[in-house]
Amino acid sequence: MAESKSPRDPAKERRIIAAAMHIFAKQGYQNAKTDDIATAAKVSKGLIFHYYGSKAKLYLESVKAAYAKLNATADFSVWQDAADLKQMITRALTYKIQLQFDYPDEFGIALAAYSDVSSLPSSLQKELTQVWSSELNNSVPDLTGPIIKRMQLRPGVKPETVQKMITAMSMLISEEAKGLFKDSKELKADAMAGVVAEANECFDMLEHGFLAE
Amino acid sequence: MAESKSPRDPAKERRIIAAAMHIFAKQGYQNAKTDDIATAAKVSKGLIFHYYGSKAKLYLESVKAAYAKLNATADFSVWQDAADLKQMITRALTYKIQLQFDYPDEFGIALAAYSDVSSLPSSLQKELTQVWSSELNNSVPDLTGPIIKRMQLRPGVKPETVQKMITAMSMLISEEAKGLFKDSKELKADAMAGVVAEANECFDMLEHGFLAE
Amino acid sequence: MAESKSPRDPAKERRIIAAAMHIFAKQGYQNAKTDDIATAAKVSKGLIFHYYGSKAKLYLESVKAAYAKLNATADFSVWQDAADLKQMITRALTYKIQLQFDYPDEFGIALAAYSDVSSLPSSLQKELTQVWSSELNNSVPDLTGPIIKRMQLRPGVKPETVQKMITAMSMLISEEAKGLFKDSKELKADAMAGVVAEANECFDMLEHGFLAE
Amino acid sequence: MAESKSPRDPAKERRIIAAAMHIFAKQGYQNAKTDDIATAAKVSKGLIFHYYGSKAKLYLESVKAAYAKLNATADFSVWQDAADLKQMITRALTYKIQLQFDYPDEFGIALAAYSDVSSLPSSLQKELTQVWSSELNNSVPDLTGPIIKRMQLRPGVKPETVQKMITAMSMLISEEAKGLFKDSKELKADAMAGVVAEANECFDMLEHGFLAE
DNA sequence: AATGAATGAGGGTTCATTCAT
DNA sequence: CATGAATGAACCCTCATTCAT
Repeated sequence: MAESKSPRDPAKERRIIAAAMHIFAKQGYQNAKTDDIATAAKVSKGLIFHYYGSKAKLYLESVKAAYAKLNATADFSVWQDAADLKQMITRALTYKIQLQFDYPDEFGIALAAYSDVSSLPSSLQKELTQVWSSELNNSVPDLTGPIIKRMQLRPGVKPETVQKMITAMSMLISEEAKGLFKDSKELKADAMAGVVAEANECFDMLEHGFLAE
Repeated sequence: MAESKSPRDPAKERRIIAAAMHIFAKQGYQNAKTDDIATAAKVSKGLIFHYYGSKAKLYLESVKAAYAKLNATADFSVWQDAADLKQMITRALTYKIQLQFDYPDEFGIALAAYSDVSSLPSSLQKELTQVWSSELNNSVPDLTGPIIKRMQLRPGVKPETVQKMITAMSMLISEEAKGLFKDSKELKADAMAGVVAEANECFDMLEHGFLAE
Repeated sequence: MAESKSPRDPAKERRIIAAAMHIFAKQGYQNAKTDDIATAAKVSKGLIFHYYGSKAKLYLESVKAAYAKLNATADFSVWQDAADLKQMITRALTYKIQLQFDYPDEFGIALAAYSDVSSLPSSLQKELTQVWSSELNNSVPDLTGPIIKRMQLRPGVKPETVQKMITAMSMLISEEAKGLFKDSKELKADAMAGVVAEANECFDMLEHGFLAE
Repeated sequence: MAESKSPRDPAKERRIIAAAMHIFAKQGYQNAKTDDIATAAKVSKGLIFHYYGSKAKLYLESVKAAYAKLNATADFSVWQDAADLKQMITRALTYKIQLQFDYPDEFGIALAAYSDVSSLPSSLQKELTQVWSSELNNSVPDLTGPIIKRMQLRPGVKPETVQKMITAMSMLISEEAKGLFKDSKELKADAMAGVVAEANECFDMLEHGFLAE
């Protein structure tokens, strides 16, 4: 998988990818200038092309690297052995938000890649799609499935529906949480607490419904 | 607010906006070429700049026009007087999906505008954000609020939380529905039925929870 | 054959091709800069790409134009009705040298195209070859053939051989003549006379051989 | 004249020049990449610049080396003592074609250098011209001159004219012969025989003329 | 001496924008 | 008002050359 054509300087590689992720995430593919990336990476423009061949390939590598970083960092065991669903989701959310705060560029480019597809050169679109499908299949374990199986579901409720709703809810909360650290340089505990409280509320509703009786 | 500098040909204006919406929606801001828009609108490239001043402003106008069109078309009364929440949501979803099918460009650019922000020239970003905030505040009436107020909520459940969950659920279903008419030229009744059934399932879960007891 | 995509300004077209022929002829394909051509043609660089799409296509058009100009200018009748071979060749040479003096760029790029093939982008090579084959077949009439047929050839001498030798001789003389007007701004009559005298000598040898007896 | 700055590895020098000749001959000056030459020579790119200073100078050295090789290899005595002109020319042609087959790169770059002049950096052009003039004056002995002197020329025929025509004829034949071994890996005897026969025909015509009587 | 990673000036090409008509 | 030919700044990419090791 590694193209060991030429011994690359790992430090520079890292700087390039970091700079690329940052700039691609902030400006989008087209607005990002290779010049800026090179400058930000403290590397000559030529080197980027030596290493990655083209802007498009650099983008692809950046996305891959972002996914790889997130996957490598994510320690699913943290919440995998949660006692119940509520606890698991609380932990997962906390963890994810922390991750999103610690690795804003990785999250940024991963998201951008997902929403930018249509504005990308068509050559990129194909390959990017492949990246996703392999990522989704290989790396994210099914966390909720096992737990849901252990639960007593109300008759007529399909486990898949439950799972889908939980996923949707998680996304919703995450999206809301994003606004919390747009500007702040540190993740405040009380802000987090609010998010978690909200998540619990939502989750509670999912479990017991919002109707009285 | 009205720039009545020069009498514009309304037919051409309409063609330009229609073409712009279509192309911006399909290709994204950067990939859309003014040449293509002019050709599609059967108008000279120069006229576009006479009317809108710049590509960025044309984009903004297109987004605004899309929102305006959707808002003008949406007949909220259709479901506003629904008997219960379930019925209302069913109607709303059906209606929305129909709308999304009838006005793909308007929906397309509205969505694109939302996800493309970062890839837009920074001058656009500010103005686009303003468009959204004014749209959201002014045009979409609070449909669920009144109905929710009439319902017996389980103690401890906040109406806002319910509303939020319903919104999230709607988005989730809509997103899934999108795939249905990617290729098809007509909206099939049975496909719609499937979506509605799913919506009901989700909604049922929201009402009564997924846990037995 | 004409790509009437857009109404082009013929004057600019002419200037561009003239500048291109001049610069391509003098500097070769790779050393020629589109910037220089644009400047020489008093035209923006963008226009060249509007008109010709790429440097490679501009080169191709320049070569074609050179051939077209030469063919259109060449009045083969001038020597076609010569009394004998000697007279015809004298006239032809005079004419060709005059042409080469009057249209140095056309000759230059036509020759350059022939010898530069290997240093051209391979995409160009194919198309250039096609230009030649169509040029050679269509435009240059067989001038010597008819005259040779009227002559009494020595037994054992094939007409093709005679023709080939005449062609070779013509090229030899032309090549020598080239040096005559490298620097001079006008074609001197006495220089021409020398060339013609030499041609006659060579031709006389071809007719009668150089051996005594 | 000798740049004995640093002791060079003769084997590497040889490989570099061989690779350079090959690649320059096949691709032309501009299309030849120093990277390719270094790779082909199994030498680092840096070494090429250590040894030759620049691509241009390497080209010059390659051309010089090609001429030197050809001159060193050519054994003029083989045909110098031919009985008559016809025999000499037959031998010379055979020999030349054999040489051209055995040293395709040397011939290739020598020819390329001649036709590429205009596409070379102007700094090269001057020096390259000097190489030629010195080559032509020093190395190729006057082979035909002595023999022509021994012959009985027809009154009014100048020896120089004869010599010029013979040279032209030789070039013509050589040019034709080139096509013979474009693809073949070995020089076929019968192909050679055809070329020689043709040469004899031409030569016969030069001696006795093509006119009857 | 020899390497090859790194550089960066330079060139072809694109496309929003202008302006003469 | 409307046109679309013309512009030229900006960008991606190439590759000869350098230099630290």
